[in-house]
Amino acid sequence: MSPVSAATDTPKPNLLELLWRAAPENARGPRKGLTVDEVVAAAIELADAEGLEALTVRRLAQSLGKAPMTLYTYVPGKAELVALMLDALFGSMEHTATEGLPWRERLAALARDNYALYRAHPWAAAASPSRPPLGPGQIGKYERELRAFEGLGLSDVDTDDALAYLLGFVRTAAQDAAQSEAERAASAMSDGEWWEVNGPLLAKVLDVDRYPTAVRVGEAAGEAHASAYDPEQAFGFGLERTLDGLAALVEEA
Amino acid sequence: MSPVSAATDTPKPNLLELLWRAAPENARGPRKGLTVDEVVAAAIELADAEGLEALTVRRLAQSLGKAPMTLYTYVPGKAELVALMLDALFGSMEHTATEGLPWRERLAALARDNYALYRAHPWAAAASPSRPPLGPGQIGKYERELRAFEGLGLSDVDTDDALAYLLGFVRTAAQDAAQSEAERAASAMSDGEWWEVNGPLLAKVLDVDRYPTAVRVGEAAGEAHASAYDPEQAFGFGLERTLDGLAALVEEA
DNA sequence: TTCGTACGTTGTATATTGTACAATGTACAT
DNA sequence: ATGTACATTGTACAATATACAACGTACGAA
Repeated sequence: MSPVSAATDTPKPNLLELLWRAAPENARGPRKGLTVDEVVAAAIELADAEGLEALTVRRLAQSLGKAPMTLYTYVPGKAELVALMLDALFGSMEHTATEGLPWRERLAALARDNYALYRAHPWAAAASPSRPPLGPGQIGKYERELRAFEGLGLSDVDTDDALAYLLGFVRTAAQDAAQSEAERAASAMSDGEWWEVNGPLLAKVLDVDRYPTAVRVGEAAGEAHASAYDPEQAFGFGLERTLDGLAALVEEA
Repeated sequence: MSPVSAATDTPKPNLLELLWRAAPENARGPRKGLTVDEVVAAAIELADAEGLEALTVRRLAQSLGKAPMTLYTYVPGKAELVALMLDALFGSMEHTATEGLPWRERLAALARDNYALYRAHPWAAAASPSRPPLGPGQIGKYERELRAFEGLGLSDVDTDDALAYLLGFVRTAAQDAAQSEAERAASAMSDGEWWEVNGPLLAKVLDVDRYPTAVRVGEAAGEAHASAYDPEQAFGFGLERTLDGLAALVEEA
């Protein structure tokens, strides 16, 4: 318990208040040396450059020229910081103009814009939940993206479901792509070395009699993609399927 | 460097060797008190009961009646342990018999089996990469699931892409469901309390003039699902779209 | 103009994590 | 019988988020 004062406690800033920058300014005390936006921008820069696991409170404070604990004046904790980063990203996202285009091209552009965002900021794909917190960036994005579904004859509920479905596909594809890149980078082994080490065991264990389909299909896929996994190809394939699936819904309406 | 011996080093067990239990048995020295399978089983039990973040080397060792460092005799590190857990799960997975059913029902059952697996073991959805390591469990699953696509006229490459696409959807849906549950549990706030705290700000900030579509659709979706997000409904919706999308591919062939 | 107090800043400290390392004892190959 | 490979474990370390209290600053009220 604090020594004397207990009446005038500073209320902890709520995540929603933070997202909307609705916290009341403090008149008393020393001036703040930073702003929430500066902290968030530095955090995004750090995560972009070195990944989400390099975004530590210490590193971030250092890049801002402050002591680690200082950041807790601006943000209640790391989870809230990541939420702010996401909302800032959504708010400044590039998006293709699609007015007047057929619906399928509108949705394809929407998907590609989101995919590009996640590919440019891989940490965002990992950190983004299916329903991000309702900040201004997220809501602006939601509003804009919903409008791409206008005129399709879908109910509001179906529209919401369809958008979430499309965005979920994009997020997963981007996550998979980022992860496959990260694995490749972390393995510190060329494909040749990998086969030299693991090839003999794999050859013994991948019995064609036991796993006839798996071996045949796996080999065909590996040759076609010139590697075990081609994320961009997977995105393209999935996007077509996803749009076909939504087309069936649209035709019903 | 070790004091005297340097000639006979124990080679670190490779992940593939571990997955296929292909490590050579050690003749010398004391008997092992555990097996890799026991360690993996205990780890799965712990993760099932308390989540992936509760699965620490210390807790796992304690549940096995050993000192923490002992586990490193069985597994080179935590990452490999999780890979083993996943492969074990895939190897013991329940699956619906679907021979003779129409292809759409075969794939729907495949999706539901996977969804059930991830819902029963939420840590697996979080830990599972798009292309899990080639252990016996994973390969058996791959072989079986590929066969559900037989007779559709798809090329091997398309079959592989289609299966990955379907499984990716299921994994995402399960992740979202688990996360939405976790948030609800962690918030320690009833929906009523949440609205009491955040309602006033949200009402002010969700301007109908600025976000007309978002507000309308968001409200419709919220009312329809009787909550902000209904994971099971989202899975059902997405599964229909996904199967429709694959149907378009099948019809081409 | 003075002064009390709210608040920004920061050094220190704690609990928790994965795991490296070296000591100890065991059991088989020779 | 004995040397050595190996299982087990106690101790140690680096890194994490963040709680807490000390310190100084600058404004509102007197």
